[in-house]
Amino acid sequence: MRVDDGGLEALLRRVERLPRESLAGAVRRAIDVGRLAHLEQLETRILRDGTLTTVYLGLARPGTELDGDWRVVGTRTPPDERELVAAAQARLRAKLSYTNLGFALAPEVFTISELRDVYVAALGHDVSATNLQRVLLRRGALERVDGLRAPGRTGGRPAALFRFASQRLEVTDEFAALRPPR
Amino acid sequence: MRVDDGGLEALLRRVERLPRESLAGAVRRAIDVGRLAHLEQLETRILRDGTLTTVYLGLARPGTELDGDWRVVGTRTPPDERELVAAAQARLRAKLSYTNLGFALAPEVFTISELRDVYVAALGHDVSATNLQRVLLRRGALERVDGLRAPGRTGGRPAALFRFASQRLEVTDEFAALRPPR
DNA sequence: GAGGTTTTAGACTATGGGACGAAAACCTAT
DNA sequence: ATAGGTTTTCGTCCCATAGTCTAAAACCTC
Repeated sequence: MRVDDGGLEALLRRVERLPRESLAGAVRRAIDVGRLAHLEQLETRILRDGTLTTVYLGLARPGTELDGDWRVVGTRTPPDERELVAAAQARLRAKLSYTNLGFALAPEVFTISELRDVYVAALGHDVSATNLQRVLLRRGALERVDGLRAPGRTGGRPAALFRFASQRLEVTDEFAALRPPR
Repeated sequence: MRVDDGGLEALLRRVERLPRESLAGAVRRAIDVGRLAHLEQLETRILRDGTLTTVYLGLARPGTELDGDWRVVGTRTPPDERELVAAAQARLRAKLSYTNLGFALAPEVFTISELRDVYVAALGHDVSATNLQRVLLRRGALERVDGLRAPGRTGGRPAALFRFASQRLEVTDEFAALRPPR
């Protein structure tokens, strides 16, 4: 999945596993994994056509070039595949709030407003830019980058630039209740 | 897994899937699923012996009778299987803090102290009984049951009885940051 | 009845995060 | 250049969740 044109776009691709090949190996063989900012395994089930299928979720940054074997998920996608995509979306949305997973959907360097747009597209609802900044900064997920982004045609204060401190999935432990007493 | 003798005990079992059988169907055929209070799918991978394996995590209440085909995980368990068990434990511990998953490890009716013991065994660290009660009550996960438990040999105030309001997995949505603004 | 034990309830505090508004820094138009 | 509009940024206030602590309640045994 990736954020594109202000929305969350889902792309599907089927990979056959060769004999004696690992699951991750099959994915790496068929897909240029280096272009994906994040990859994780989801559910395994038997689709309606009888194939034993393990679903992976990959996230790509905006503007990433992907080769042409991907099918964009739309109204013509079969129901069982759309079900899987919906589950993947739900998982992505949940993780966005308690992990740094935004790094995989955002450009490498961005302003808070641009990051906000990414979260709005992925979450499907409005997000406060100031809260987003404070939450992610407090967690140490974001860090400043030197320089400012010049304002656009309509004017406005130049925006500071940020990037994610880590490019790997990290879970915020602060949302966990029932911590051990001191 | 289940809580037993103040510790978290892990039991393993292997199930072969028959041709044209669903994954969940294979599990139901081989295991008396009704005795498990919770069952969820975990990771799929290829074990060292080359078998494509989908791991399920089942939780049983204390005192549940299980038939004899289970292998207790211990020091003689192969490393790749122990790895899976460790991942399952980590997942269980994380979910205990933001879901009502305790229902699957605790007896149907219990005192707060007994519930505390279950959480201590599962989480591996101390838990404050008063916090546990307040957190789960506020979430609506617990509800009172009529009656009191008589104190034991050493005396003490009789304890109120509780049960989980739901016997199905429910996720607390309050831990989610970046909620939509009103 | 005194002393010990367990449970329960309440007050206090710390922290994460939502809501809001003002100031800063830029643009365009007059 | 000066006024007005825009976007970004910062700070303050407030609320909800949850950790800490203490005292009271209700039982036991001696």
